[in-house]
Amino acid sequence: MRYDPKKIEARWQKKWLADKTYEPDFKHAKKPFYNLMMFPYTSAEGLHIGGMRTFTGVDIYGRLKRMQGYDVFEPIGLDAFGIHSENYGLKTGRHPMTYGRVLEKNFYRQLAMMGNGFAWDERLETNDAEYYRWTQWIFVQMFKRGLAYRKKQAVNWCPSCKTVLADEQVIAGECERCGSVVVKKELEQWFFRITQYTERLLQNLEKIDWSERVKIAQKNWIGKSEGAMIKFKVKSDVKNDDIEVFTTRPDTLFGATYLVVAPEHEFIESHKSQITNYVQVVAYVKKARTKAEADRIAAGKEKTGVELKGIKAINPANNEEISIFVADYVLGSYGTGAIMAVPAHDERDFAFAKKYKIANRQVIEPVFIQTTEPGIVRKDLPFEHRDAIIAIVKHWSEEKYIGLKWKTVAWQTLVTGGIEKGQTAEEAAKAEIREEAGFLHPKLIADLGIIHGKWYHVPKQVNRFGHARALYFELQDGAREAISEAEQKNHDMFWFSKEDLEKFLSPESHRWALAILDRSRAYTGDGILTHSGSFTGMDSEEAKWEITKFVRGKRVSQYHLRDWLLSRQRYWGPPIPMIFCEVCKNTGRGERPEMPGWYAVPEKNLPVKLPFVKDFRPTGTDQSPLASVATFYKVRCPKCKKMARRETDVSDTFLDSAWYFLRYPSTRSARSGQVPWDQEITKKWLPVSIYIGGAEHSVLHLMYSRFLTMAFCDWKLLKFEEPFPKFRAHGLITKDGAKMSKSKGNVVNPDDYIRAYGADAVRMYLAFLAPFEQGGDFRDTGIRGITRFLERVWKFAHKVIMIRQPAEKNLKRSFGHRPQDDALQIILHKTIKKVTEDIENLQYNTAISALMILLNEVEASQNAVGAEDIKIFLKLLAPFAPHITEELWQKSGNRELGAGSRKFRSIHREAWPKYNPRFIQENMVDFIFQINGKTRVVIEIKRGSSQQEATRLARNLDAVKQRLPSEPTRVIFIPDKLINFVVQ
RNA sequence: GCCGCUGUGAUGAAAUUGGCAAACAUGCGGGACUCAAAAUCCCGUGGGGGCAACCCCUUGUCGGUUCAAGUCCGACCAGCGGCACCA
Repeated sequence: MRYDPKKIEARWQKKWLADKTYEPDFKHAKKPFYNLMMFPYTSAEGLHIGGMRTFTGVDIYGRLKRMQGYDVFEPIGLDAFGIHSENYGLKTGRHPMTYGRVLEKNFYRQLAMMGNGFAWDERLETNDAEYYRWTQWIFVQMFKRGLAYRKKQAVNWCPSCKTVLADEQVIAGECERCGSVVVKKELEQWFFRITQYTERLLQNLEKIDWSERVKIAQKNWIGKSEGAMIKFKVKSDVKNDDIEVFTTRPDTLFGATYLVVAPEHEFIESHKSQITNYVQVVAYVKKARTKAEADRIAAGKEKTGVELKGIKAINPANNEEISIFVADYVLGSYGTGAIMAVPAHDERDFAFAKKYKIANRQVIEPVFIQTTEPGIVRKDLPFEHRDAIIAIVKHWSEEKYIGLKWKTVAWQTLVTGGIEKGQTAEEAAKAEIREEAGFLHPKLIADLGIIHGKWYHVPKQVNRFGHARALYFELQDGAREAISEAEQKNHDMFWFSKEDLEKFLSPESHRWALAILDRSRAYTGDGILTHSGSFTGMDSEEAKWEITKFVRGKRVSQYHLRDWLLSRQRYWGPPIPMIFCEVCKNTGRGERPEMPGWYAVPEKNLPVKLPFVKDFRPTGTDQSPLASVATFYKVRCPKCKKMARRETDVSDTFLDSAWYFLRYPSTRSARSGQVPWDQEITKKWLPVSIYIGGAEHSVLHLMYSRFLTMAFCDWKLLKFEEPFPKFRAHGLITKDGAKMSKSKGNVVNPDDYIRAYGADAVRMYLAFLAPFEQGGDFRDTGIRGITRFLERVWKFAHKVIMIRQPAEKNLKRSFGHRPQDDALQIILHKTIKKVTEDIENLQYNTAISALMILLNEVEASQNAVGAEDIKIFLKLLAPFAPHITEELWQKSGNRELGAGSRKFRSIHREAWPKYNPRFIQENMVDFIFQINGKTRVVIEIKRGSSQQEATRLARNLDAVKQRLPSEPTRVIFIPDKLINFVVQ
């Protein structure tokens, strides 16, 4: 009897389907478990090996749950709409509407071959009119509730896909799909108001159990920053009004020496008559607006801009008149599209101000807190304030500077010390230079201002809050006196070039002193205010809100997240179900007051079917191919019944997949309902129990799904606001270390491997190769180990079932009937425990290794193994290798039940084995004897042995005895684990 | 630049959360079976030393805490991922 996977796999797949083994009873299920994987999209390449790994990973988990008594629902379907399938059609000249069926069939065939426990009866496709009528219905609801709107703005345009894209679909300036450089286009488009949910999308992240990296990605994408809105008065000869800016640093307001508006800012247009150099400004704006996003970034740090002449703004903190610029380093889409510029405390403003020679005023004195040893601030000690100096001292004839290496503590500093009573900073510095370096003739060249520092002064054992004046000296000559012995014990003195000195210095405050000598950087950290009127001396954190109050600003949060741009100028998607009526627009009528002329297609007229269009190529204009199909777009206005025009854009494919999980359980029962899902079933089955998918969808699919679910919850259509309380991101499968892609020609096709080794072997290899959440490299050789394992299982199980079982009828030596200390019993129960826990933690690789260990063990002690043992083994293996275990199970089961039993009962519906904690405790434990923490001997001793017993044993062990004096300094005893003798 | 993750044999990876580093597999070497090969089975396999029982070293690098560190703390190096002219 050879193990022939091809034969048995096909047989059981057919049987399961006929038996409806994996179809839950939606109405009556007692323990519903919604086991979901991310929706695959139909692709010409078919199923990817990485996709197979995800699906089997989910399936393994679901099979455990099913055997644990849950009613597991593991749906499957296809996201068949979208640019991916459409582009394939364009390339091959095959129409997606017809050829899509072929791809679909192939995809389902591949999925079926994996042997997953899919509920095939509930499958759905997004391009099915019965599905997308509800996608359109969602759009209509969004519109009716003011969450869908049209707006003209500069949007991302992919020249290769010939459509606009959402921000989320632009990765570092490139199209997420095809990698082309995205350009900006000024277009009127449909948006969903996801920004209305920003704060909830952010807050809820705390409540959901997701892979940490995905949560962080969402958090970054939402991009919250806290700050203030501040109004600046604008003055000109013509009229006075104001301009509002957003800043996270209102504490630097006194240092704001100019304002900048983005090229897109309406301020420019509305102040046309006041700007005396308007022609020049408009030329700049025009150039900036046509620049591709990528060019704008590539242009890098070189800042450009034009001053708006003829108008000035007033800094509300000090009533100073300041200039206004337009510059493309300010984005129109963030904050108010205008900023206050503080050259002294912002890198970008610093660079711009330097180029255009705008005043730079320091208003924050830096405070550096020591974060590295030696010198980390002790939390339990108070601060001792101290006025001090930091002196940069230059050589009298060379480009060299003094650095001090401390001998008592690992500090490397400039010349530094305290200011004594009655001393000026200059006097104090000169005294230190003489004491620490011996030089007699330093000349003060520059006062670099105050630098504060908090640190723990190790030699003096106090927390210091130092206020140091940084001074720059040049030595007039080399005249020098001897350094006292006391000082010589404190430091060594060295000369350094400026670069070497910067590397040499350890406290950040000293490095900063060197940086301001060149005036090459802006200080962007927190500190203490200076040159800030009555706020001088205040901490910047406190000053932020005090100054905001002072100038009547508002404390607000800003977010990076933008509204979801939803329209696509393409063919292969659900038409956006809207109608525009010119007549109504002109009379000011419309369904929403803010959008005259626009009407949603009445719900009874949904779906708006996508017509068959022979030439479905994108036009490359801002119009979809549907715009040239008169029979499609010509429609009567739902209100006035005059001729109107249908919207001809289709919706983003991410809308199709943002709600599919709500539909699955209801595919068969909600066909003609008022909402896309059956309320009763939804209440029972949702939210999703566990969701598994790729981290690459962190800010696309997952964000959109959360958004829609929240909206539905607010509309009382759902009772939960998070669709996926538990989500795990799987790892990526590479081939030869590289991401698989068609262009690289390294795509692994699962078909070939399943054909060669069987689905069970491929499944197990994919699970064994690395922890599920980690991913790894696909190697052909790796499958061999799994194949060997399955063949051994096959042979061994046959041996037990066919030969031994009949003979052991009365032998009560199997599971549960063994003596307490039976070695096989112990390992059996341990394996049950480990496999159960590992599957629950998605650690399939170690679960499989535990099964391998069990098989090794069991083969080595064949005599003791009974049919009951083998059946437990098969159950534990069943989630990973569903076919071979079913085959062997049925073989063993038929004998047990007798020839009379005809009823099919799948192993996958049998109860998962339970372990007995009592049997896991061995009587003997491996006990470690250590000397000074080094293991010397390991021997088996009785569980529960005392320290005295262990010590007595130790004294009889040669390896220990030799090294052990009569009285060890110390003994550490950990029961049932180790004893460690500490010897001097 | 900011935020996060990961560094363990030739390779994929384990390590009951601070307690025998390298489980399980792959690969490689040797042997058995065979006319031969494949398959299968057995033995060996981190590095160094010793005739040997054994000993010393080893988890990216350096330092620290501890009786004991792959695991905790600090610095650095390398790789991966997210964000990034976001005020």
